[in-house]
Amino acid sequence: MEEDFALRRRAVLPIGTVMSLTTLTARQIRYYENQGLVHPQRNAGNHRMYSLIDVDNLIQIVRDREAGLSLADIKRLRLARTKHQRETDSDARQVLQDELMNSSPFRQGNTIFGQGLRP
DNA sequence: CTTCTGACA
DNA sequence: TGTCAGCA
Repeated sequence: MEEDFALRRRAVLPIGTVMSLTTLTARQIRYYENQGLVHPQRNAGNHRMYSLIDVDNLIQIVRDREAGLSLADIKRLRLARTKHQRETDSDARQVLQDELMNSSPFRQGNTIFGQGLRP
């Protein structure tokens, strides 16, 4: 149910499809890649292949731009978001670590995280 | 036919 | 950003 992440990672969409899915032009999509905002893979023919996650990121960029943010601002958000995720992951590992160290076999469970695309 | 890179009236 | 060239 959540392992679709593996599927969402698969780069199977050519730029043409991404164009219609994001309303962006090929020019803009390639430009954003140069700016490090998306990382499409390349197929045997050197053609860019995008994943659903790439499309989500691009759509988010479109929204941020419509919100008046510059690409520089969006880059900063991308970095801040990544840093926050790392901190969150670290905390998660720490918590798991602690619970494993002094494990009390029968205790209240922990909560799972749901979906979430932060601003 | 679609996409790629590089360049610029 | 658009657009055109010349390839793949």
